[in-house]
Amino acid sequence: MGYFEEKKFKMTPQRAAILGFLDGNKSHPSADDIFEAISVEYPMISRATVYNTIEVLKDNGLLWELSIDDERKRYDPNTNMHHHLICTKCRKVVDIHIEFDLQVPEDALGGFKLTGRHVEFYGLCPECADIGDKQK
Amino acid sequence: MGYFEEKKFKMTPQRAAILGFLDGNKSHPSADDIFEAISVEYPMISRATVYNTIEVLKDNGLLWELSIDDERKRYDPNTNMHHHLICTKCRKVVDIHIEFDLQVPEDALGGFKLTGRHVEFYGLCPECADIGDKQK
DNA sequence: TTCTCTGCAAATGCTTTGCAGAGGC
DNA sequence: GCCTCTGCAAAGCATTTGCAGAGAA
Repeated sequence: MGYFEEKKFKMTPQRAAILGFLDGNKSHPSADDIFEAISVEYPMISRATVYNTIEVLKDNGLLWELSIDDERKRYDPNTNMHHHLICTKCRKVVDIHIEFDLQVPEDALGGFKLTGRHVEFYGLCPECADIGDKQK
Repeated sequence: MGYFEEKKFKMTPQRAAILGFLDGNKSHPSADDIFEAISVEYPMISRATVYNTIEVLKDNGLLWELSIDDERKRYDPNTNMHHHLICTKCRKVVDIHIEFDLQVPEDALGGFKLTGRHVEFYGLCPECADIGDKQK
């Protein structure tokens, strides 16, 4: 992400560490996952800084906030159009890069102006499905 | 909902009020919306009872918990397959009863066993779009 | 030097939990 | 009468905020 070089945001070691952790990350981490990961290198980092950086990235379209976990917000540094496959047991999230044809007739929109779309597939990941099988 | 007559759950005035409020409700209320609505008739009801009842309904498939609002969980008593149109400004949620063809090739599933799907459309409702226009 | 960013700690808001008494069945 | 449900109050988490000092530009 060469974003911070172009715009007027201060690059700090903490932010660099967060960007490094997020770059190419496909684990859809929560704020606390990010905090824990960065804490390994920067034990003094605070959650406020993590939330602060997330906010800046979100505002500039570099990070998506996902509402796919009931318990906490999850973040996705992949901001290209894609969808998600979610394990309902362990909450693992996998990207699905497929374009679906989702036409909605005008009269079903009730006057809404569409700006985006997102498909969530629910299921059991291989690991969780295995555990379920063994318990039978 | 004739559910409680068939199963072994105690029907209480509070639960009856909650069921009555939810029956046919298309507003996708939060737990607190339900609490506020019931409070009009039953000022003494507690949030714990609302959450408790929501839990029972969820466990028995009579209520869907929606993760479509960053700030709070929302609930939907319509458990027939449908999708949602969400206003990103005021968080209004409208049902979309359209069946989409969402085929996912086996190799994109990574071994997941699919159990469900849900399409979220984001946009601006007529009211919020109007406000946006006027501010220009 | 300037002004944003950081870390700490407290506050906030939603949701959960413990518990004793109330009340369906 | 039994046992679940209710209301209250406190606890639990994720997230936000206030503020003084640190540090990037």
